[in-house]
Amino acid sequence: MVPPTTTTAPTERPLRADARRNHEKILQSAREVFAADGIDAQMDDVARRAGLGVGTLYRHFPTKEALLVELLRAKARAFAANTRQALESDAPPGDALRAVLMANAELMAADAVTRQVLAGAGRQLWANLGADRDELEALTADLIGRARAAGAVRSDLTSADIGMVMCGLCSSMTSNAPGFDWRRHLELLLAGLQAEPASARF
Amino acid sequence: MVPPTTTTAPTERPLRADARRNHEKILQSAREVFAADGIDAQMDDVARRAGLGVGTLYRHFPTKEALLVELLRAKARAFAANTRQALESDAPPGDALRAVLMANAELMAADAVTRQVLAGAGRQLWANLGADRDELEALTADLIGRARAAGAVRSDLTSADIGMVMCGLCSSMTSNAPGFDWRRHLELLLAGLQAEPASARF
Amino acid sequence: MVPPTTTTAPTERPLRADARRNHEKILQSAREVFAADGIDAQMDDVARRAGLGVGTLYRHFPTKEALLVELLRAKARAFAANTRQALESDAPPGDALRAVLMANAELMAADAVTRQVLAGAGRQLWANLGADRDELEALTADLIGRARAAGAVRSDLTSADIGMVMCGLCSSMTSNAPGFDWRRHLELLLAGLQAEPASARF
Amino acid sequence: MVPPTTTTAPTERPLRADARRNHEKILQSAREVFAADGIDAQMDDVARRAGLGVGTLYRHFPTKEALLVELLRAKARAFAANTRQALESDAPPGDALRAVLMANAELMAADAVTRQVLAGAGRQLWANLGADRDELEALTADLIGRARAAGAVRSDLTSADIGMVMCGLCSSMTSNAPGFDWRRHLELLLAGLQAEPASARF
DNA sequence: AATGAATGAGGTTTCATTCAT
DNA sequence: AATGAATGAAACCTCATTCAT
Repeated sequence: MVPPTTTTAPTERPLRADARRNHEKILQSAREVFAADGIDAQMDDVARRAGLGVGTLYRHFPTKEALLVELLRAKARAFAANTRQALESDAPPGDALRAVLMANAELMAADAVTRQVLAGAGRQLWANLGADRDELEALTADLIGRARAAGAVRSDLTSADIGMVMCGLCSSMTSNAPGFDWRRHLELLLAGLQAEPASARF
Repeated sequence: MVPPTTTTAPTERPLRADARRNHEKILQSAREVFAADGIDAQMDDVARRAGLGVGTLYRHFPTKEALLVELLRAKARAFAANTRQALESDAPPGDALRAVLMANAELMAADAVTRQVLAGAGRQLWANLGADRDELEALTADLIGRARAAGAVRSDLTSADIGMVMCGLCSSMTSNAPGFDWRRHLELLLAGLQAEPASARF
Repeated sequence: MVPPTTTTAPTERPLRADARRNHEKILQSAREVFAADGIDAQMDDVARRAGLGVGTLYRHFPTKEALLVELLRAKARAFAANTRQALESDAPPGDALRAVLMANAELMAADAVTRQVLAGAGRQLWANLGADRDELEALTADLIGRARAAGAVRSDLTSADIGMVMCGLCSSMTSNAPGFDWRRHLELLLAGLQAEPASARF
Repeated sequence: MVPPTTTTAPTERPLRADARRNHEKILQSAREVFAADGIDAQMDDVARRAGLGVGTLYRHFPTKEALLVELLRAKARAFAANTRQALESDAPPGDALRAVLMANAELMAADAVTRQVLAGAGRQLWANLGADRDELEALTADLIGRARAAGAVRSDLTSADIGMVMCGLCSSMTSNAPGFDWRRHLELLLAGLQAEPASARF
């Protein structure tokens, strides 16, 4: 039942050239279709857009869930890449954190599946990401630590806090309710991260 | 066209005693089943748990959507009741606002459907609540206005802002990710609402 | 299975006054509802229009079919009444026949159930009418006989022929196809009934 | 937009051999099941008789209506083929018309769905046949024109007239009432088409 | 006797997954 | 290895009829 780690394990026998090409076509198609239609997109649509038969799709990914996990894994790596870049920059930690959150928010906004999963539907998918998720969290914790040390954020802030508020941001992205604007939402969140809890004398 | 404020308007012919009992059984069953299985729960399951035939369900609610709307409407009214109570209290507006958000968060935490809907899935359901939703928003706007006047929250805060962040809160409630805790999430949000934007010098 | 002959048997215990009133209300309502919606009209609609509960309706007619049979029986009697009237008139038999067919066609045109049943859907209902149907046929045969004797119609014409072509007329009444006009259809039929078969040298 | 004259246009990618076989099996099964149970026959029954899953049915025909339309389209093409053949024959137009109507009547008699649809139930299905229906009508109009020119039919006869009386014929085919015989019915109709209206001095 | 709430089998359609070609 | 046709378990909803009130 455990999907093969084809994509991540470089030690596995390499796929034939055409198989690798199909693998890429499937991922590209899946990104587009799932980004547009969300988690309920159909496997047939993914296959059609890839110009392949469903059977081929299932040869590369044993279940729809496996394909979704792969997409989410890529997203987690992208989040991590942004974070790593911030860690390597010379910007003040507070600015770096802010930049990371805005960049990652843009990634979320562009992908319906990520939004749905982070907003709660299919949460176990995200939990199953394993190493990629762990690395994202470690990098985030690192960045938070520096920001805390620099006094740029409240001193009790954790990486789980960041996860929570960023997940919450998804709902504003998905909704088209009047007055809803995720950039505004993010601005409010950032304000909350910064404020010292002591001053939170509501 | 405007739906009655209570499910069975006192002016309408009251349901027979057994029918009213069944109506309650259905709502109770629906709350439980939808809370467990989410918005994709099946009507047959709702009926079975209520100990009734599906036909009875459909006599009381013409479609699945109508049943969901009724559940959401009840929730919107409960939110509004909390808000109204806060407006009528003598507490300082900032404290009142904080109390309302905490109370409403508790209501959200108790109901999976509300969370799913507010988090984005089936957003149009919430939009279709009509008068009940409008009243909630009006009351919220009123409360925000007082809190702003009292200087308890940032001066540019709107009721849509409140809607956004509260919707975002749902994702923490649905998730069981390690470190996720919606009360903590709410605390961070409250801090953000309070801070003056000018000071948001991240 | 055979419906009680309540309506037709004058020897049965007479219904209480209010029951008889309800019986009439049901028939009136059924006439209207079935005439409009056809054989698929719903029992609930009949009851509602009668201002009664479905239960009451089922007390008077054990099944939907029994109610339909009653309506059709009335229609058969109306057809028969027109025919009897023609037989008693002084008009030439050919004119009388023509007048009967036109009058009965008007009755058919006004009632969707009759049209549907005669056009084929639920044919066994018409077959179950028993005595009323037999009488209509006998009267028709009588009229045909006179018309044949008068040389007004082809000499081999039978009452079954009349039944067939009149049933066929229903399809033009139900259809709204362009160019379809049941009065035109009837005109063509009448021409066919009149022509001597010998001359049918197409 | 114009549907191909044959079900699988030669320009479209041909179906796989097994798919084509199944397509035929479905159509054959549908013909039989609908012929037996009429328009209310169930898709499950069609699938079962074809020895296939329902899903396969729906792969070949997206809705029940689409399947019915296909059956009717085939029938309309068969009607048209008979008419075209008559137009190309050397027979006198009157005889040709008579032959066409008899041949088409035989086709109608063999198919319950066609009869039900033409008799009025589901008339909009026939209207939706599009080009195939239009062609049938054009061919019929052509034939009528020749028959009129030859003086074989009444001078005001139209193709809509033919449609009306042929549709009416269906009711005799569906009925098993004593004395009902659609060949006799057709004979009466033909007599009516021939007679000059002036002589219709009933 | 009247009411109308309750019943539940049954109808069409969808879509992740399998498997013959 | 690739294809895409086939599968069939659900899912929502209807309506003639029954039966508790």
